[in-house]
This record gives sequence, structure tokens and C-alpha cells, in this order.
Amino acid sequence: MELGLSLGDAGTASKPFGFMEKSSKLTSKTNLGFCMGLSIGPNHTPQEDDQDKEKRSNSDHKSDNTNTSAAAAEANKRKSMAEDTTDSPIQLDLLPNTPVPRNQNHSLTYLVSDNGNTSRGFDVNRFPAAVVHEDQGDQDVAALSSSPPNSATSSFQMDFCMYSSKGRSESHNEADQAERASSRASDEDENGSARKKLRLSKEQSAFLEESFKEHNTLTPKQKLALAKELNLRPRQVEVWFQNRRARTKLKQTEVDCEYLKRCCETLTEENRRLHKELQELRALKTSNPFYMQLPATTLTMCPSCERVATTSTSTAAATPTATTTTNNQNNTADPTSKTTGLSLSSTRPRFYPFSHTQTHPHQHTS
DNA sequence: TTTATTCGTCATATTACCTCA
DNA sequence: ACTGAGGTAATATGACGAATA
Repeated sequence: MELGLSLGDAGTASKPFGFMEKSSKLTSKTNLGFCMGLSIGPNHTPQEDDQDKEKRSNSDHKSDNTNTSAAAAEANKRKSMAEDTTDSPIQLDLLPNTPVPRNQNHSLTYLVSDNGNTSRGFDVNRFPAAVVHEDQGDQDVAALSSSPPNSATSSFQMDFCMYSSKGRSESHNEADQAERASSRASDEDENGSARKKLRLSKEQSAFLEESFKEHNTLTPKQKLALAKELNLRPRQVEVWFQNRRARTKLKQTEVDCEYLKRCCETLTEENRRLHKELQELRALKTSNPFYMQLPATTLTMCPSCERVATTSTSTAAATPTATTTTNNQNNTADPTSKTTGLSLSSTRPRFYPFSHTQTHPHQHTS
């Protein structure tokens, strides 16, 4: 359903690509009345999204008017779904001096997809562009809606659409896909069916991939060029890049997650080993009371450089713990500092079995 | 210069279609 | 023929920055 707000043209008929002529006709019309078209239908033309979006800055009011007579006829068969509907969308003509002709059937028209099924019911937010007001004369102002709401604020529209799932038995070979993808902008518009998601052809995907490798974001110029090259709508190219970036990020997140998992396993193993070593040392101490008679060695961390200094009352640092600290030299045990850009090293104290007083660059008064 | 508005684009989450096993 | 999973095109939403009145 759409509330198409237009200026003038209250008596003009719909045209599949009427928006293309919108600008000039709008300016040429002498009747600058205030007209609202209300309709329900899947007749949005995919190309309109971007073309109109691109024209949005040049035209103030737009409404879609791409309903076809065939679709309208089909809709008539099902208008029982809407009790007080007739053949054409409701038009709220606010023109005080231009009464709506009686022969124009103002109605809420339920339009269904090409197979006529309406199984999916009434969905407010699906296929937003499918709107038309028909029998409005030779042109209308198209309102497009695939763009985000905040970017279509001037169109004053709401879209409701009946849609259904098509049969899936049609062939889906590559040629078909390519043809469908490349022709979607025209075919679907013409038959007025609800827009369906179509896979891009391999060639299109490959081309987009190549382009993505060069730059993962698009300038408007690049977007238009790609769209033209691939016979897609600019919006499709834009969406493809957005989804591609999202996929890349998701994949990277998965890689990072896997890497952190391995890090966790490594650290857990190291922790287990250290605990075991500690137990062995304690056992050794109990069994050999003379073994640990060396002066106690304490580890203190310098708050300024986060280095751990071995301070002892003697130079006898050759305690068994020294073997463990050397294991961490040069951060070799920190597995998080490389490929993924993730690093745990900033949160882990670095163990350097150096003589604090000799090698520390800072002057500590303590 | 500051402020409000509009517009375009982005990231993110979600939906829904399509394909395939 | 049916079904569930996975991939992905498309949509919804909010945030942000640039341009402009």
C-alpha cells in the first residue's frame, strides 16, 4: 500500500516507467493540485528504487504507478480479500476543484504474484516498492521505497504488498540465472510480479568480487559504473558490497574466535604444566630440605614499564623458577600477537629475568 | 558562527528466497 | 514430494558525516 503524494496529475494514467518522465511532466503540468494515491500491490519496479532515489534530489514528490492491467485483472479475482475494494487504488484527491471522475474505480487492490497465490498474507514490510496508483492518467509520480526510510522522507509513503512464494520448479541453470538476474529490472517490472530475490550470475559475482578486492567500499561513481557494467541496479551493487563487507567481517570474526580458542587452549596447557612443575618443586623441597636454601627471590613488577624484576638478596637467581620465566622471553609464549591483530600481550605481564637495577632504563628511587 | 535539517552511506541485525542434500 | 540447513539478496534501523539553509 502506498500513499503516493503527488502534485497535480490527478487524472493521469499509470505507466510502468512513468517516473522516467516525471520530472519534465511535472513541470509541464498546469494542474498543480494535491493528490494522494493509495494502493496495494506488488508492482514496484526494481529499477525505480535507485533511479528514483537518484532523482530524489530533483523531484519533491513521487508515487509509483506501475500497475499493469493484467495484474489489476488478477487482483480483481481476489478482491474479496478486501471487502470494499474496487479495481483501482484509492485516490484521495485533495484538489478542491478537480473532482475525481466517477468512472475511476477507487479501490484497494490486492495484487498477487504471478502464480496468483496469496498464501503469505499481508505483510507490511515486504516488497515495499510495490505500489501503484492506476488510472491516474498518463503519468504519475513514482514513489520508491527500497531505500531506507530516512532517505525517502519526502515521498510520504507506506508500502503494503501481497506476495507469495512462487513455484520452485523452474529451471535454475546458470544461463537462466544470468538471464533472470540481468533482466530482472525489466521483466519483473513488466509483468508486475512481486520482486523476488535472484541470485547473481557467476560472472556478475566474479566481477563484483574483483571490484571488492580493489576497494571494499564504493564511490557513487563506481557504484553506477558497476551497475551499468553488470546490468544491475545501483542499489543491488550497494547491497552486494554491504553484504560482502559483512561476510568478510563475520569470517574474520570466526577466524579470530578460532585463534583465541587455540590461545586459550595453549595457555590452559601452560598453566597446567606450571602447576605440575610447582607441585614437583614442592615435592622436591620436602624430600630435599637443603635444596631450597637459597635466598628467597621475589618478583616485583615495575608499575611504569610492567616489567618484572627479580630482586633477591643475592645474585643466586638460578632457582628452578628461572627456567619458567625464560620460557616467556621475547613473548614467545604469547600466541596472540601475530596474525589476527589481536594481542593479549598488553594485558599480560612480560617476564624478563633481567637485573632490574642494571638494565632498567628508568631511574627508580626505591 | 552556530544550529537544524536533509541526504547519503555505513554497520548491523534480521527476514525471506533459493538451492541442495 | 517434502524438509531442514546453508548461502545470500534484500530490508529495517540507527548512527554518522557532509552539505546546506
